Amino acid sequence: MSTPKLTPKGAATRDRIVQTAADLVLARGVGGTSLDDIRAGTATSKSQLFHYFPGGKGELVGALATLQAGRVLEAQRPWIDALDTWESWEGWRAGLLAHYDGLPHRGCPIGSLVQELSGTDPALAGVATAHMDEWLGRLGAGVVRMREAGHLRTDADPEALTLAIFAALQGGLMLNQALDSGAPLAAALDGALATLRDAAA
Amino acid sequence: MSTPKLTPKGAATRDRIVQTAADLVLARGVGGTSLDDIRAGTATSKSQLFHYFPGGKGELVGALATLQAGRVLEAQRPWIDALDTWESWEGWRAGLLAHYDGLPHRGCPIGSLVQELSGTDPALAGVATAHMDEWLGRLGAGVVRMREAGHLRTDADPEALTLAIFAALQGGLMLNQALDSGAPLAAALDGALATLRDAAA
DNA sequence: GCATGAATGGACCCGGTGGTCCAGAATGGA
DNA sequence: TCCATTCTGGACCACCGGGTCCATTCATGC
Repeated sequence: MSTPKLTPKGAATRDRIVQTAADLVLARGVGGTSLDDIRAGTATSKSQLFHYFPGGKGELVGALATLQAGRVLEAQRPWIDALDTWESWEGWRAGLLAHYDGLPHRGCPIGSLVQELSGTDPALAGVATAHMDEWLGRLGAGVVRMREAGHLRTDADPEALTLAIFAALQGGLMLNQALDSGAPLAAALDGALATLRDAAA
Repeated sequence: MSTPKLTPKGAATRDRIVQTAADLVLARGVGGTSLDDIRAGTATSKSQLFHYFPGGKGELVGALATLQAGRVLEAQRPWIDALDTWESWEGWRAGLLAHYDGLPHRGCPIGSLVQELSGTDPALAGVATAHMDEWLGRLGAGVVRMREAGHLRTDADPEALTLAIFAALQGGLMLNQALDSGAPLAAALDGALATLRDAAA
């Protein structure tokens, strides 16, 4: 819609730009990644960047956020869509650990985006936050399902549990990055599941 | 040592710079805060900034990180030095909630610093990380004390528990900021304590 | 009071950054 | 084939950021 027409070649170039930009931003942050870095990393020219993203850096970051959100959600499939048994929560945990363990950069792509942008670019932050809300919503739905299935006490507070689980996840990823280790996320997710079990029926 | 002499007036100016810079950076991040912003916010001139911080922005950020680390640790006293009973953990939780509830900006001053700097300025990130390690160490010591006091099972893993608790704390603060609410931190800390209780003797 | 050194003001410089522009090459449909 | 459209290259610009410099003012101890 924004870009009028897009030949296969053009689409490929655009994808290449978004993917490379996503990696660069994940590693160095939005502020730490210049358009020139992206241009160099994708073997493109300045004009192409603005050809495919007329809105400039902001639009590119938005696109990259969506890409990352899709990736991170995909990494949690199929468990993220279930989360209605203790086994699926365990699977979710394992999938997440496996996913991030294989990645060169620890840290959450969208969590760090939200954090960085919330202070400097509220509009863009909104885009990233929307993805986070989506994610949070899926977890919340899972917790509700757990309660409805009778696995949790009826007086358990699904919202609070969801926030606690997601906070542990995000904090674990942040510490993973800060301490350059995979242990924090593992410990954090164990803790999150312990919290959930604490509300078991 | 770095600054040769410092009259009371000079010291006051320096303090003013650090404190204002700390607030600005907390709100907008290091990259989002220019020296000119700080200059304007402190009614000083560019030359003063470099007079008191010859190392430039980096040195100033380092100083501000230390200030924030001190503040955040202070907010957890006296509980942070105990953490050897369930009551002191509850007190710690309450103190933390009260502290952040009264602050204009949600989010962790040093957590966000570590996150932002780790991608762009490893040297500075090290300074911030050191403060985080200090903090983590205090919590870890508390967990060990809990186990030694017989409140935790002997087979409980103090390191993992500490990481889980700290991750929940950091994640809770991050979500506090992202969702502009105090609920995430509260839920996250409840979860963290549930995790700890899960390892109770 | 007066000399010494700290404290301050502000002009200036330079590099990097996001963004613009236009010309030319590639592409694809009629 | 031919023409419209898209894709690409890269020079160029204006601005802003960190950092430098020097000249003044202020404070203080003798």
